[in-house]
Amino acid sequence: MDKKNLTSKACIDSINAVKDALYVLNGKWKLPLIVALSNGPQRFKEIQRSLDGITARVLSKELRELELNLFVERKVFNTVPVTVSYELTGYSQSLDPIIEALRNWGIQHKKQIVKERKSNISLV
Amino acid sequence: MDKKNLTSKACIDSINAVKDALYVLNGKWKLPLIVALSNGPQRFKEIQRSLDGITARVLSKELRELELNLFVERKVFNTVPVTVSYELTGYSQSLDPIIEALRNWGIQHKKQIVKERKSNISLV
DNA sequence: CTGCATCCTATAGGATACTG
DNA sequence: CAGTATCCTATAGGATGCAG
Repeated sequence: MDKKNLTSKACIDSINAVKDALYVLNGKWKLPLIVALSNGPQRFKEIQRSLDGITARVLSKELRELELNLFVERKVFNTVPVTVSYELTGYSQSLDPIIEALRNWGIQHKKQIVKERKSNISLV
Repeated sequence: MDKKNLTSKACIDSINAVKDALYVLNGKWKLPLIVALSNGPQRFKEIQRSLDGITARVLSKELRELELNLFVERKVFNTVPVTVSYELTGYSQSLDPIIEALRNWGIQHKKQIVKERKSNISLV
């Protein structure tokens, strides 16, 4: 196999690894939800407030999926009324580099957009 | 403002930054598409082959969006038949940390899944 | 409070056929 | 080759109401 094909193969491997990651982390809420829980265990309503915009139905579904993927643990306390808290597992920490990268990029990109808007205004 | 609220505010900021990032990078194909182009300029059909599974309709749409967001530049050459090539812009490099993190996690997670499968089999 | 049930809309994304 | 047009399905996600 020549060099070009080797390069291609490495590239395809990268594409597939990124695809694999996105397959698990897709959707609008999973990563933000994990960030919300990074502050420590929280209850359903607290999370809903932090995420601001998510419906109970969707939050419930997302939490279940994250539980299945072993990122989140659900704990029920026999208080009256019942209290349920969600917390991150150890495995969820493996996502930290992704979240950090997204967070930094999000901050940086927003600044960039604002800058572009300003220069566009001066062109109008 | 007490310490707890300060912590919350920082957390909300993080959530929003991640939301902002995902808003731009959402979907199944945008990041894999950028990885595909990281090998250098490529033509429509080449990209489609690399991504393996994307339809022309979707690829076309994704490329347009990435162009609008200044991650990709489209170049047309007056050959017969016409040749079109797509390449990454300098700004797209700002996504490298995100892609690296996703790539590494994807590789790692896949190994993890395989390990779990094996131990599950021995339980059956 | 912690959700689930129901209903609904919008969007992502795929299949196929076709044009210059 | 480089797409576009048309049609279609599946899924994400929202609105509202209700139960334990």
